[in-house]
Amino acid sequence: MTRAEELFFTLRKMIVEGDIPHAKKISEPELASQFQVSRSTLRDALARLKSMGLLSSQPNVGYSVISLSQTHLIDIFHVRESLEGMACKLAASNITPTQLKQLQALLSHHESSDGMQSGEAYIQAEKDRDFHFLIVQASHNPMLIDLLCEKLYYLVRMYRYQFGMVSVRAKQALFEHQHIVHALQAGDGEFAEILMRRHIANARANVEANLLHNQGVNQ
Amino acid sequence: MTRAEELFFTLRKMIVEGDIPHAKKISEPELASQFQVSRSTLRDALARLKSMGLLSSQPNVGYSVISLSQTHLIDIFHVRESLEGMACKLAASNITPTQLKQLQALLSHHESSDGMQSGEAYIQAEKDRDFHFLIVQASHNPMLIDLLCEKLYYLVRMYRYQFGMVSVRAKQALFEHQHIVHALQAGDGEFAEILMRRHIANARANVEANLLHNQGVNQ
DNA sequence: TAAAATTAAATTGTCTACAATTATTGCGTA
DNA sequence: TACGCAATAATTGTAGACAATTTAATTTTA
Repeated sequence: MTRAEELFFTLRKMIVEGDIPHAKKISEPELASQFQVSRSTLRDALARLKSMGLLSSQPNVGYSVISLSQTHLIDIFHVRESLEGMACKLAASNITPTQLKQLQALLSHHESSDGMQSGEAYIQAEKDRDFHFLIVQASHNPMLIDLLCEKLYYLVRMYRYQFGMVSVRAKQALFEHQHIVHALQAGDGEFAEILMRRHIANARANVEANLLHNQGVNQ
Repeated sequence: MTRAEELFFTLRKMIVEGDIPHAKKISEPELASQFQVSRSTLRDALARLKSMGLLSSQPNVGYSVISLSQTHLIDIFHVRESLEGMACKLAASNITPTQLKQLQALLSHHESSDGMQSGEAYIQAEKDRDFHFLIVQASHNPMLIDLLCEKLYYLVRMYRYQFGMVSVRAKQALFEHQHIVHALQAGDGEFAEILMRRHIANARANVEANLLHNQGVNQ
């Protein structure tokens, strides 16, 4: 693996977890010396971070970590709703028996008291243990997979870290996940898509309600 | 504008229009000298082209122009169907009076014999005169706009240049466009989305039929 | 002769230095 | 004091050089 790629992973994690403050201007000389790399390789990493929407930049001015906002978060939900809906539809046709088993195993675990108690672990699960992640993989559409698992995924995690949404919907979300898997098992793509879209729309509504409630607080 | 950005635009055009052959390995020294820039600025441009899916790359190996394939084209259609469907739904709520007038003006032009005769001009129209482009803009979702207008848009154009699809669906497409605009005028987002998705799904079906027909020819 | 190993050439990754642009500071003036 | 301008400092964009890796060519060996 190249230096630039390694740095890209490091910075991505830092930004997602808020170790680099949001909306903060990036100082290339400072970051480069901090990580003992040249500006060239730093800029390589920064360009990749920009392409996935974690940084913004202006010519001759430089990079900044994106600033979080309610409208941005809602925009992300809309994109996810459409893309994951399609992914779910395609997954109904393209999912492999192995992938279906993985999905069912994941559900079983979450159904257990063990899994349900740690609601946040459910929400914050790492990639290959993430319900949505598995379904997107099962679509077998590389472009969908790239958009959702390599780009939007990290934006979503970033907002979760920032706003700390330990969903009160954990139980409801589990039901919705179960229904989605049933539709996938039945090979009913149209229904699976509808269920996934409603699932994400519900999550959005939940967030919108919370944001509305705290509207004076979070800017 | 920076040198790298200018070069990015130039290379994008060349790749989209096939002036650089598909699947061709990029020689950085060669391209750099051809455009009288250093490898640094070339690599900047190449990184941007990769982030929009026109180039692929491997560490320590280099960049290549992507290779076109039927499955890739179909994948793109699926992504477009979901994203443009959502864009259309949002546009029904968010479109401005000015944008709606632009859209109607575009339709009127295409209805005229003048516009209909040049079916390819209709299909190959430049951005701000492109029906789909205008609707995506009207969604007022920056992420959707970026994905569709800055990334997928050029992939779509690339395939059109390569396969030269002068649609026999021109007249049918116009009807579908008219219905979509009617739904937008009525502010009916759900219906507008359905119409847009069907519109794109029809285009995909058309392409699939053609590809199937020529399956021995185009690989 | 064909395959494997070794050497040579070429290419990519990274660093450093310089040029161009932007941001900041200090000064002068209204 | 507040505003605008000029000079300075700092930052980004670009170029070129070297190091690390890959690819190609050559030789060796079975």
